[in-house]
Amino acid sequence: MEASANTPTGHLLVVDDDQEIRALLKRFLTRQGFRVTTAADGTEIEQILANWNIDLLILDLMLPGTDGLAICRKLRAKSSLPIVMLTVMGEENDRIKGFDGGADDYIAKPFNPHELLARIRAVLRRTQLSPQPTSADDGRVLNFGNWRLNLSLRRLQSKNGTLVDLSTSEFDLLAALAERPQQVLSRDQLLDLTRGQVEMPFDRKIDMQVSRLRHKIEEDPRHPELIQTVRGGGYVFRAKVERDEKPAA
Amino acid sequence: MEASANTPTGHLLVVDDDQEIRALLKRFLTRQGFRVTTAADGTEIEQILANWNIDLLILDLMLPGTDGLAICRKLRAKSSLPIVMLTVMGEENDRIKGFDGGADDYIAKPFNPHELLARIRAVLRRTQLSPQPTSADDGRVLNFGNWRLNLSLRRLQSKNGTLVDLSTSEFDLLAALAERPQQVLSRDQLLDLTRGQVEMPFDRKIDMQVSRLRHKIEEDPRHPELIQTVRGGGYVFRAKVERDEKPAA
DNA sequence: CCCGGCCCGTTACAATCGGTTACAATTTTT
DNA sequence: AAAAATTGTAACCGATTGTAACGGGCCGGG
Repeated sequence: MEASANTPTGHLLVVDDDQEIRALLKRFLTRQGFRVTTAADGTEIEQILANWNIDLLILDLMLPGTDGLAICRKLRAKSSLPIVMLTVMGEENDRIKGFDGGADDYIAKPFNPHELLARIRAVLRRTQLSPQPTSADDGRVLNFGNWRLNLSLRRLQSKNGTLVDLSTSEFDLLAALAERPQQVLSRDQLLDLTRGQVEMPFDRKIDMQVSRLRHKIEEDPRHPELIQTVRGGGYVFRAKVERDEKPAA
Repeated sequence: MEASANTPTGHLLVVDDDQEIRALLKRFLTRQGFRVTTAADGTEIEQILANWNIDLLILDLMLPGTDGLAICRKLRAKSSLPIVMLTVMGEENDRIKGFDGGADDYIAKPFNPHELLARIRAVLRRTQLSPQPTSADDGRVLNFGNWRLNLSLRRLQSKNGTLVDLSTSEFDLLAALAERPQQVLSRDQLLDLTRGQVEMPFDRKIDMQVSRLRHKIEEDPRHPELIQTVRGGGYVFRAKVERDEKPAA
């Protein structure tokens, strides 16, 4: 969803095996107004990307296990997530390799945090402005229960054909959930996915929205089958979801 | 679009790596009634040009990364965007190089802001008066839904042949949207794209125009499929757009 | 087994936003 | 200059979203 386009600052993912660098960057970038998630190696990246609405990835070239370059290539194969690579000082080769992997920018360690900041901002500006040529998820349709959710036309219709009127944020919420079936999503994650906000204490926006959405799509809103509550955890979309490529609507 | 020809003042893009100069120019030129966007280096220029209706580019000759001269040449290769180059005092060579790159004028740093202003005005006057030789995007046709939008003849016809009467600003709005499908455009951006104005608080011009346009092109204006609203964000053109080179109309 | 607290659903209401109507101002056409 | 078309403004209204508050269920501790 393009909701995060409105986000004043972004959500960054920092992947580096050095605990100290992770801590440093997290502190620094957080103070600059970014939201920062960190990971020590490549294993959790996909998981994190699936669950959070990451705007930019800061990736160390040298990583234990799968190395940064390979990760970069793999990600690039299927998404256009902006990537800034951290390389080691002076090795000219790395620069070239970094770009070969498809990174948007690179910076050599040790680096000046402010320079990193400038590069992050530049990359974000560049990528967020650029027109998205009919995105990959275009034309996708999600089928579940007896519903059919058209992600490109942004409409929901029951399988017997009747259209249901969803508001902007109801649609975004449903899409966020239905794209991640069987996965528990916290309120915080949902807020981030649907509009790039971070949850405030006692924030009940999502509860409210879930309630409203349930009344529109659940047969018996008292005993929801699609969107279920996980006490203390959040919500899960519990339905088999099948993806179409060719919208019928 | 000839919309910007009516614009009393213009929208300038200042590209200079010196933060102080950017700030100075922005303040000064804004006070003179221009709209000013700035960038620190060449990387973002294309994106900015794609998304805003820039009337004139003020470009520093010396830039980190791709240098100003190269940028100037590249831009000139595909558009006739007026360019004023900032060069360094006294280097006679730079003057020549600046003109070689195709700049419309140059001015040496340090400069008197009022002199810069005079040159900007002169260049704008000169270029806006000169007839635009059928620009490259001339003859383009956008196809979407069952419409065919001829950008050079400025007309809209349904695929079964009937012409629809669009007013000037309706056409501009539709063109602005349809040239950027799947991209959320704020009211501010739309206002700038269609006539180089900046949104005032509580400005509902665009809403009004969207409403009018919808009634002419949407099957059911209550449930628009082409121009959709993004609450708190603006509008998106949500339709697959295919470009023709040969107009049939 | 009862009590109090946390968590969540929901109702009620307030605030915001966007669509539209009606009309005024402006521009273009005739 | 008058008429027609276009565009801008204001106002109203409905839809959407946010906030507060009430109440019910679940859970651990007496």
